[in-house]
Order: sequence, then C-alpha cells, then structure tokens
Amino acid sequence: MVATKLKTRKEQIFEIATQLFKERGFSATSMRDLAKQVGLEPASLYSHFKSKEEILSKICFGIADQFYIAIQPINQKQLPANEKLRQALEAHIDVIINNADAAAVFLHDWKFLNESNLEEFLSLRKNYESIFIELIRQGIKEGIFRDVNEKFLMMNIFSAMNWVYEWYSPAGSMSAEEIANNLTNFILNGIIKL
Amino acid sequence: MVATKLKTRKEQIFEIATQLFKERGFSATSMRDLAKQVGLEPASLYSHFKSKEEILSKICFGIADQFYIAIQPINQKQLPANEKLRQALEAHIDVIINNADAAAVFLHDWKFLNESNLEEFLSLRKNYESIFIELIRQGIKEGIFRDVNEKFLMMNIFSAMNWVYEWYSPAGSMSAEEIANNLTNFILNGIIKL
DNA sequence: CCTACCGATCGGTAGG
DNA sequence: CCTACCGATCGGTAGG
Repeated sequence: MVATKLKTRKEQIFEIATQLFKERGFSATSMRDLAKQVGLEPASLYSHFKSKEEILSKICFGIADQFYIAIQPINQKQLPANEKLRQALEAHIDVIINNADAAAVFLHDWKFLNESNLEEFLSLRKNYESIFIELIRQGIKEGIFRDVNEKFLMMNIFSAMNWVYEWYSPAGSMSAEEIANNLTNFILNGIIKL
Repeated sequence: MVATKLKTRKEQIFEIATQLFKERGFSATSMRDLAKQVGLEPASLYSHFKSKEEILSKICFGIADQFYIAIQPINQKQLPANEKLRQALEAHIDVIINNADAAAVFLHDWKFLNESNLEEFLSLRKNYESIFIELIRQGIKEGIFRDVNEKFLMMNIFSAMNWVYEWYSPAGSMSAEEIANNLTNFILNGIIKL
C-alpha cells in the first residue's frame, strides 16, 4: 500500500467532483450536490475553484497530460511498429485504469468545456490520435498490419480501450495488469495480418 | 431513396429530442430547447409526452427492442459459434448505424431513466449480454475462441461496437456495410484462437 | 469558509 | 396548441 497522502481541501473537492461527474454526469451534478458531499456550504467552493467549468477543465486536461507523458518516451524508441503500438496501448490503458473516474469524465463530458478550452482540448486529442495513426501507417507499410483505412483502425482501437473504466474494478477478478495485457492482445490480434 | 414518410408532430418531437439528447446530453437539454427547435411553445410538448423522461424511455426501449428483434432469429439458427457470433455482431452494428443518434442516447443517458424504467432497462441489457456470453462460451468450448474470461471478452466486444455511432457518418468514406464487415473482422480476429 | 442573496432557468400544470 | 404561471433549483457574487 502507498502511504496515505494528506489531502488539501482543494484536492478533496477535486476528487469528489470527479466521482460525482463520473456517476451523474457533469451537467446533472450541481455545485450544491458537490458542496454537500464535501461538507461545505455551496459558496465556499468558490474559494477553491472559480467556476464549475474550471473543475471540469482541470479533470480533462489532467488526463490529457497523463496520456502525453505516458506515450512520449515510447514514441521516441527505435522499435518495430507493432511493438511500439503494443507499448502505447498498454500505457494508454494504464492511465485509464489508474484514473478510472477522471478518464470517464474526460471521455464523456469534454463537450461541456467552454469555448477556448474546448478548442485546445480538441487540438490535443487530434494530436494524440495522430501519433497512433502514424504507428498504424508504419505497421501497414511494414506489412505487419492489415491494410485497412488507418483512421478506421485508430477509431477501433480507441473504442476498444476507452470503455475500460466502465468495467474495471479494483475488486474484480482480473488485475489491472491482466486487463491491460489481455486487452492489448485483443486489439493487436484484431489488426495484425493473419 | 425511400419514399419520404409523413411525420406526425409527435414523431417530429421525438426525432428532434433524440438529436438534441445525443448532441448535448439528456440533462443538459431543456424542454424549452426542444420546443424551440420543434417550433412550439414549451407547454405544448406536454400534449404529446407526459414528461421529459418519457421521451428518454421511449428512445432507450426502442433501441433495446431493435437489438432483440435483430438477434433472435440469428440465435435460433443451427450454426457454429463463430458464425453465429459473426452474424450477431453484424446485426448489432447495423442497429447502431441505422439509429446513430438514438443509439448514442441509449448508451449514455439510460442512467437518467426513472427508478422502475431503470430496473427494467438493466434487466433487458443483462439478458441481451448473456446471449453473447453464451455464444462466447460455446466458442471457447469448441476450441475456436481463445480461452479468456468470457465476461471480459463480452465487454471487449461491446466496447468495440458501441462507439460506432461516434464516427459513422453517412457521408464518410466507408459505407455502413463496409464498417459492419470490417469491425466484425476486427473483433473476431481479436478473440479467435490463432 | 459562512450568511445572505441575485437573476436566470428548470420541469411541469391550470385552464382554455 | 397557447397564455400564464408555479415552486424548485441553478451557477455564482457581495461582503465579511
């Protein structure tokens, strides 16, 4: 077990907000709901966050950052495309599993970001996806992957990965490692040329 | 092209509600938004639907019905498990593609159903999923599928299918048939024993 | 971090 | 299908 870290009030609010947004959705969660769960008066939340949307944006960009941090060292390695993709998939799944609530919010509620945050978010996402598209393209060129539209394959891959938070449970019968490993196999088998 | 069907006002409201729920989410869509898009006063909506939740439940159970109607004849055939599963996957994907908006609402907003509807919904879903689990179990027994936890495989399969509505577009470069066919291959390759 | 409060908007109803 | 309206709740601010 990891040593329990003392949490600031701000961190407490952030964590509980993440849970509530995941469970009920961003727009169905009120600042009053959140305040009640934290044990504060609603107005007190605004000493820590300037708006409900600010909490959402911290969640979304926090996950985006983690995805980037996880993939960069992998992408710089000298490896065949399928091995690189395997590592990239495992890294992506790890981020989701280790931040299940935040990942769910990232995936479903980004559309409630305000205009400028939304723009940045979509740009980051497109950039991240293009890393995977490039890996797929290389794999096809090397004759390892099936020759299917690479954007289609990229979407398939993310589809398969992005629901992990729905059914991963620390108490479940499969460990995080097993899940990452099995799911990566599932995906790679799906695109490898037979 | 199919002959354009004359739509009742009720059908118009239903269709526009489905679009709005898909775009903005159920709880972020107000009856006033809906009325405006339809071209009515908000109160007039209540001549056609007794509540906002009733519209949601019609969307969710409508899609549930279609999934059941599509799978029943397939499930009764005498076929090897992998062929049966192939047909089941294609049928499921067809329903999603042909009802992209409603399918998105079904997948994301079912949690806003009221208590008794929610109970029925979850029961139907569990039942439907168990058909797939049984097919997978048979495939494993016949030695066709990889011997992995069948619930895990079922979740993988639905994960891979249930985002189709996100990126399927009638104007896109792949037809509905191509998508259903390719995605089914992707999934089957993922679970077939190599 | 709280009390007190704002204007806006919500789902829905009465009555025609 | 509309006018008129209800009580409840929303995100957020002023001021301490």
